[in-house]
Amino acid sequence: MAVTLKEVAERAGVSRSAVSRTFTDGASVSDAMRRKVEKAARELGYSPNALASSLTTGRTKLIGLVSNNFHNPIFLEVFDLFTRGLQDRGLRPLLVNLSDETEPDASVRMLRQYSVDGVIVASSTLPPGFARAFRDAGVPVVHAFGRYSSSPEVHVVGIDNREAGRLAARTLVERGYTHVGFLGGPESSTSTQDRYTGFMTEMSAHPNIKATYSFAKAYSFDAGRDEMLRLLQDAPAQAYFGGDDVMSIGALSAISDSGLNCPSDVGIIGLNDMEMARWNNINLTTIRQPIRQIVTSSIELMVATLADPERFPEARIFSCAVVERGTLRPAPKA
Amino acid sequence: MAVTLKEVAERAGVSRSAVSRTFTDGASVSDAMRRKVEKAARELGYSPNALASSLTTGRTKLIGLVSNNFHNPIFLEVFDLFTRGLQDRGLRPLLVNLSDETEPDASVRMLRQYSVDGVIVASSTLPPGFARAFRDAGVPVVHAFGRYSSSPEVHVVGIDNREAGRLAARTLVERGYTHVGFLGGPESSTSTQDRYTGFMTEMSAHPNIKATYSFAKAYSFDAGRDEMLRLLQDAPAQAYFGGDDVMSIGALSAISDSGLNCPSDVGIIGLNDMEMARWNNINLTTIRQPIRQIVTSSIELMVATLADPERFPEARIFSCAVVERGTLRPAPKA
DNA sequence: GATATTTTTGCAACCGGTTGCATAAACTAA
DNA sequence: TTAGTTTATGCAACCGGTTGCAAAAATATC
Repeated sequence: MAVTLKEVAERAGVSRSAVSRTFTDGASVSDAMRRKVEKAARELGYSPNALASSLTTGRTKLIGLVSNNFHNPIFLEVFDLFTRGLQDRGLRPLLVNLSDETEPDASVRMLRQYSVDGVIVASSTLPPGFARAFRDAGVPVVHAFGRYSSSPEVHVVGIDNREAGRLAARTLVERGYTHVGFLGGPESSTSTQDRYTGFMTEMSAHPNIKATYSFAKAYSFDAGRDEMLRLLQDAPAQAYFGGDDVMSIGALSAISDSGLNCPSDVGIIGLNDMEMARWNNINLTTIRQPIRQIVTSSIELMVATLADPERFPEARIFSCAVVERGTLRPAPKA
Repeated sequence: MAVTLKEVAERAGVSRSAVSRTFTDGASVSDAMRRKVEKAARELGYSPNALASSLTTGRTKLIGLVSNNFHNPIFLEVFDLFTRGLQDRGLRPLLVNLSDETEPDASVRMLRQYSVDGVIVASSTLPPGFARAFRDAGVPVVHAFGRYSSSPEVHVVGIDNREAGRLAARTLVERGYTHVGFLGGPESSTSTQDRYTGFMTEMSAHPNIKATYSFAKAYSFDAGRDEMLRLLQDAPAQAYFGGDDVMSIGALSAISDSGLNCPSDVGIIGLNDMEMARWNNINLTTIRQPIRQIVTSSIELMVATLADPERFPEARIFSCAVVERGTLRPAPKA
């Protein structure tokens, strides 16, 4: 069906190597030769088979993009940035949707079968062991939105979730709340654990302020809403740090459905600053996670590691900032 | 680095063909042989190179998943369903993010270089010519969310946008509005054009009801909001059919920012029924597009076409239904 | 103009698999 | 047991490219 190198060679009356060389840059070809070949190629509509060449070069330019976050709107932006960024560098994202049941091994095997040059794991809920499995298979890995560590086993790019938890706590304290709550995502996810730790660490410096906590089942609207409904039944805190934006919006929904007002009755601060947070029917005060930088940096790190596979694992941590909107009472005048 | 078939053959003390055969089902291998080979393969941690085999079999199991809708939250669900569905059938999605600048040719060439078995174009805004380019290149194509046609040139799966426009118009008429508006998406997109046609066709049966129209710049929150702000400055309609949900939410935002109430001052009906539409801080009345069926059906059609490339182009059209929520006044009692 | 040097080109082997064909091994039937 | 079938295996060519090496052609040097 498709035109092959051999046909081009015949048409141009040259060797197959010559054709191959005109299409690999850095190879030595005379101008005359190049013109001849390009002409024949054009006439035949030839374009080289990337997979065949990968056999000898050992590079497919395929990058596995693995995630299990196909329900959090923030990840649409993440996928957008990743696919664009990879494409711009001539890399092709092979998307893997990791449903919760899927065992890591299967994905690792599959991605190896397709000889991906590298793997980007984009998830804040997958355990670190998952990314490690790729490294053990000899595939360069970058874990975006992964857990921060001072001696990372694989490249990690993201935020310091403990720091984010602290920032949330500090913000609530500044607003003068005397009973605050940590309304976390799923307890099993590392991001939740770290945010919890940071939040509580900061609160322990304020023993006069009551701090309670609980966990929702998932980073989702419904889970946030359900958990908040439960909390509202019995002496709720004055303000909560929601697991992420989408959970916080669920919590907001619970608050207004319970006939309460946010922020005057219960305040909320989210995390992510996803697109919808600024929609004025939502208008969520939140902690901004610098998605764009995280993605860009992940790609850079991947490219660098492809060039030098021995590169030592590195953690790149970005800082977060509060985005003031309407779901937290303003700080009292000093 | 990776273990090859040859090494397994040597270890098992058999020919390379024997190893190949144990890993291709339908091939003739004795039980004894199979056991020997599997043992060796296990010990070596061998898994066959899918790309190398594609060279002779002509199948990569790679499916190009092409879209330019990386900003509409509904597409996260679409990607989720597509990736899951493809994976379940042993196919691998190679994601292509078509920024508006990208010319189709480049994508076609790239996907051919990677010898994709087929291409799924998932977009309501790409022109039909785009999908056609793949067909012309001899690659099976399914255009999901594409334009309906009674004699399609490529497989199309989606809704009848004219019918959806009619349904919207009929719904607004039933609610007793006497001045209705079509607040469309970008005028250049076929889905907008078709919804417009349907809407106006239906309205022409009600000459006593005033029907006006305008178009937003994109299927986005900001575009919907901007256009609605403009409309509100000068004798707006009583209710609008928004281009899609995300635009409608933007319009909602404009309405409340202008000190008006929805639905009592201005009503809105959207299209898609995306996740956020049911969030109670939004609570958008909308027309449900059966995403799940469209995706499932697209995949089925792709699989069928892979099995029989000569299969005649087919259009699969699903119907829509109104989902009643809070942004339209109720129908008057009969 | 002859020789030394550099650049271009083709040959042939290889990347990691698959597969048609011929032969060997294992059954069946008589 | 023997001939006739069927099934299993290996050989070798092939898929569509790349690349080390040596020969050929083009350039540079004297």
